[in-house]
Amino acid sequence: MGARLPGTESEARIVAHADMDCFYAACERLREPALEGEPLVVGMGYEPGTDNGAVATASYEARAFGVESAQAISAALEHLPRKRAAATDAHLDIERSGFYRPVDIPFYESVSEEVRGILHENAEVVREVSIDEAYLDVTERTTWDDAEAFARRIKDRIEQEIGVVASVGIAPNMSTAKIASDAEKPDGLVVVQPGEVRDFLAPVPVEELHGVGPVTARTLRERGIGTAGELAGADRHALLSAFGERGGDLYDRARGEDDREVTPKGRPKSLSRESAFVEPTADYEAIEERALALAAAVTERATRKDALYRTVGIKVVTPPFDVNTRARSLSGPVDDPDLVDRIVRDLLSEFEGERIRKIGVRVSNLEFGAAAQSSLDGWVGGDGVAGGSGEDDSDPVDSAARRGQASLSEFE
DNA sequence: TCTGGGGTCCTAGGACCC
DNA sequence: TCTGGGGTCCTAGGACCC
Repeated sequence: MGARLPGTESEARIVAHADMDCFYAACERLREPALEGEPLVVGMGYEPGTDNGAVATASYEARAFGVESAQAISAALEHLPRKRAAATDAHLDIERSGFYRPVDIPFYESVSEEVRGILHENAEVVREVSIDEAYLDVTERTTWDDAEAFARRIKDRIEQEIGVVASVGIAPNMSTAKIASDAEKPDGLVVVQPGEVRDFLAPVPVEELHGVGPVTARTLRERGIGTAGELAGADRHALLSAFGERGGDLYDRARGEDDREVTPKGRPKSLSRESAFVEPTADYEAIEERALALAAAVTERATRKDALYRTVGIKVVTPPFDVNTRARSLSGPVDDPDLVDRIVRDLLSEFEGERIRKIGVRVSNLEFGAAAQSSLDGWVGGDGVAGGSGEDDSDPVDSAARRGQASLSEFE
């Protein structure tokens, strides 16, 4: 449902998807040019010299040795020892070694911002999906005849002015543009003209479709559906009953039908922090301490972003990899770190005595612009709990009266 | 894929209301 | 007292994305 008929406005739109190649690694090479051409692994939770953490990005040179995204650093090191180790250990081949660096998000963010500047100069609307990826509506900026040269100019500017490489795909809609940008990575540039969409998508393996993960891919393959072309020829109703609404979307996208508009990203819906223990532990004091540190980080971020939250939750991962979530909603949005502490402690107590491998804290049901609202009538005082949702909060006095009670009764 | 961190969306069941 | 149906909110879990 919702897909526009071919031949109508949807074909008039020109959508670009830009995706930086090995972005974290590219950023590291920017400030450390000696890493150019070398196998390079950027690790998350990695500290130099240790084997903690996981691979965030591996350069293509590193991938050639079997290093993969999300792999444990310890596993990556088996495929690709550190250059330093290889230089001093006669058993290791210096040619089969590489460099490891810890992630530095603030630096990558600064590079990303420069890239975004160029993207915004070239589109009416830009939707940033992540630090290294964005959709652009460029309908007003180019034509199908000029699309390739247009994309080339953007790529060239990013490379020359910033020094990182982007792959770009252009197509009549977002889902096809995304696959196009991926099709010839790295340094890819693929334009899919409106009349070519079905033929372009047909051979694409289902695993490469946005929204198809391991579970869906397996189910599809069990049904004899291995490519977008086969998905496009399947029975829509069968897909709907097997996968729910998602099934319908997948079917439409596989047929090149996607009428989503490119819109800016908007506010976050939740804020969270999580952290894994080096080893699963049942040391409750350590677990609680970690949880409270995460809570502090989350509330600090919420305050910085001017966000109030109405729901506080924890995530507890127990071996082998069981994810448990618990959450509690308040009657109104707050910015109250002490309250978050108490809720986190309370929710966590259920897991006392269990071995835990990972812990997370999350706030959701966010509302923004609190500062502006709060300054209206001395709203900032007390616990900061506003009136209940759906209630009339046009009367600050009444809301203030309610909110003092809200945060107390919430807990006792 | 022996598994890091920050997100989004969907679904199902229960509580509660009218 | 039993029966009906619709709507909304909340929690928990699952799948997926980068």
